Amino acid sequence: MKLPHNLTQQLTHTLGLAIINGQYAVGKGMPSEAEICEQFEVSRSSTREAVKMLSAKGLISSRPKQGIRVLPETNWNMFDTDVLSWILKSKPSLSLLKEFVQVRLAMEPVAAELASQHATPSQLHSIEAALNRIEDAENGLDDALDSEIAFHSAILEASGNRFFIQLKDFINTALRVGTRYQNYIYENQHDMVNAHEQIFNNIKSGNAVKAKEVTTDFLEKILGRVESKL
Amino acid sequence: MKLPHNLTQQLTHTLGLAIINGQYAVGKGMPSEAEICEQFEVSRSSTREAVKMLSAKGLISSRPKQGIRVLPETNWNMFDTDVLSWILKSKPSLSLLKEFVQVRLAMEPVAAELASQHATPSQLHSIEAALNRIEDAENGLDDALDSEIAFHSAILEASGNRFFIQLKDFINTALRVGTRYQNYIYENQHDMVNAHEQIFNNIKSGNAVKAKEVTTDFLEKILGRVESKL
DNA sequence: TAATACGACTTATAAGATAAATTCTATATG
DNA sequence: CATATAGAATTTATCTTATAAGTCGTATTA
Repeated sequence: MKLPHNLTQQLTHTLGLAIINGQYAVGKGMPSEAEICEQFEVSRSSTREAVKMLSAKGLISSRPKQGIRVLPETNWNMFDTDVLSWILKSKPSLSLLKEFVQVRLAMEPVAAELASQHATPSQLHSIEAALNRIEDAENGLDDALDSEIAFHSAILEASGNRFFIQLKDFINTALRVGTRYQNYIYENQHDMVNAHEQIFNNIKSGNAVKAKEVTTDFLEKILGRVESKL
Repeated sequence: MKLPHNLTQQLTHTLGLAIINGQYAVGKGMPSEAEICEQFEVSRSSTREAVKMLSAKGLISSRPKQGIRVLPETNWNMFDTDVLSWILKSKPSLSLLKEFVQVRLAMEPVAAELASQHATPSQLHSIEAALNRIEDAENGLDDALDSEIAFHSAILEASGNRFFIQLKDFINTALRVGTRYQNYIYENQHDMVNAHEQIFNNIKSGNAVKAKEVTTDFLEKILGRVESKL
């Protein structure tokens, strides 16, 4: 297989995706440095740099004589942007979707709670703008998925906690995985829009308890629908 | 500065720690490849591999002519094991501790809920073993910090959700940051032990609602004590 | 003034050589 | 025969040098 420019990046993505796809056995099964060079027709420099990037993400280890081996899944940086994008490309399953929603159910209600306490006017405005886009999407004026991602990301941003903010990519991926099964997620579009309006209104009015509660209700409904399909 | 063996790894850690310490200005301020080679007396290969590892973790970007620049904090992989360890070494502040506890308050109650539903007998046993160590620690027979880390990690493991499992390093770091202020965390040791016993008992008996509730109570108490010191 | 071409600088890729670490094997020794 | 030790083979780690490609600034030119 021949790769164009940005060799290191391309090779990293190709190998990362292949690993997450399960194309190499855990504990062994990766080709050696030299074999990767041959197979993809790249220099050792590029190969080694790609290998370093993948080990930085916890996917592989590389030692003299042992070679390059795939690490067990518990070592993978599941919150890494690239790892998430490879998961999205390779493994969209309902049970994975359930795991995503479980994390959302843990994080997002607390994020909404924090946002209702700490959001700046500008951050509130971002949430509201995204809400308006969601409402427009109901009428087909805007993209439904993008606007929903913008809405939930804006809440995370307004939490003021850098760990929550870091989860924007995670939520992005979770929602995109969800679209693979979109017909299962929302009972009807109007309820969904309504839930988002409630979340925003409680954040805006600074009602932390209620903001957390309506976010929990919203996500529990989604989780219920995912579980009912398993 | 001269570095011994494992040059790439050492250089990665040295630079990663320096970046998180704020020794290089965001947006610029990193020395060029050639300067790093000189300063640390390593070859370009090792330098480039270290740079690749750091960009894989979202700390820096590297482009021709632009050089190596520190990325804004929102790009950092805050859930990466190495990044967390550098944070632990460099920035233990009360406001950071608060952010850690806020994440724990989001994740751990849900993890306990899931554990009470899905834990295998073997996983239950691990949680119980850690609890026993915590009880022993009260009498000075075991290390208090290690046993508490083991307890909370075992619950995450028992959640059966790979994202929660991935957070073990995070909890580990959160608890270690907490020890920098340990006197502020627990009102008294006995209450703490008691809370852990309640958490375990509810997980063991499969009482998901109560397991979530007592975990929330426990962490809210900790959060309250941290906030009272800010 | 604006568009283009050129030069300088920095990272990206390549290729070849040596060092270090680890595994396996064979040999020697009890 | 069992075991420990030495060494050979293999693979990654590091170093060096050379060339390519990309980016920015500048100067030249219309």
